[in-house]
Amino acid sequence: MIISDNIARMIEALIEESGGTIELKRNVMAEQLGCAPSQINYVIMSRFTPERGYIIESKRGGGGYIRIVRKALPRNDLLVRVLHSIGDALEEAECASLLQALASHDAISSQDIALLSAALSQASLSPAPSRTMQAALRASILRQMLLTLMQ
Amino acid sequence: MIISDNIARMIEALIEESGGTIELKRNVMAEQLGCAPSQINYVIMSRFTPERGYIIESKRGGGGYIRIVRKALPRNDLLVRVLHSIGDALEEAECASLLQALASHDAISSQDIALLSAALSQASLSPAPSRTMQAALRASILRQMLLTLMQ
DNA sequence: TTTTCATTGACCTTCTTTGACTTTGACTTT
DNA sequence: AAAGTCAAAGTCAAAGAAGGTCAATGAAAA
Repeated sequence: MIISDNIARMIEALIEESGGTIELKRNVMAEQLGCAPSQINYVIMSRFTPERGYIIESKRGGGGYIRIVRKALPRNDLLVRVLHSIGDALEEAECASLLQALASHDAISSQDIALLSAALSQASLSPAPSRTMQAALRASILRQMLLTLMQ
Repeated sequence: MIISDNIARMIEALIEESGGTIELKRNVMAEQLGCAPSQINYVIMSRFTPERGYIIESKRGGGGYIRIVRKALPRNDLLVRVLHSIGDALEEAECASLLQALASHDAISSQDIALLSAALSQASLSPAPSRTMQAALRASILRQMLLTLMQ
């Protein structure tokens, strides 16, 4: 019922104690807490998201692990606002004007703007068949890239 | 207790100490580390790849050896080569190792690497339904971004 | 009551480890 | 020389060890 909260609290405690980075063994932790291993994934996915300042890496196979890194997010108002204004889809025109806004406020270096435009360009997204899917990808990719720039 | 990581660390240390080139006896090393000889091959294949800047030569038979050379490649060379090696599709694993190569040769700044990985990540591409289409997008996006970086 | 959150388990993918079998090279014997 | 011997290293497939995904179900909240 509140297993997830317990897991989350445990992870938070570990991160706190370790000063920002932990590496956990999924199966071991699930065993300790008496829950399904996949629930660890659920908790991480729902609570330790990049939006909240966490970076997740993992490795499968023998000696596998899940690494959680807490990063202090510097507050960048414009970036945050733009991030929130991105929905599930982004048409090319709207995308262009967002980038324009970021550029003109010097929120992002011009080289980074160039990289963003390249990634979001028609040329890049052409493998996606429909306009709809391209718009969805544009939103998704821009979100991830902006999150990265906030770190 | 990941033997492979130990082997890798040992090899790295030897390379470091020797200044770039080592010659090891596979069976001897396996004996020292208490592992199967073929595991040395596995470690070399999975971690000391040409993409990460290593060259492997070996000789069988009496007096055989495995030679590992760390080579620093000029950066533009590398960029061009990576560009060429991108086909119509790029799986996540291969993509990661390309980025790894670019990073480890300082061909691209670490922030740019972060942007690239963000754009090419699973999270970014998840709106594309099939693995196949994701791979196509990865190839296409990476190509555009690298072209931008070369300007 | 509809919608969202939590939980689980079956199945998937990736990484590691091992060993049986193969290939190669140097040296010895015919 | 040619053939034989032995000491390496190479290959590959199978088994083991993790973590990831997803859809179904149950519980709580709106």
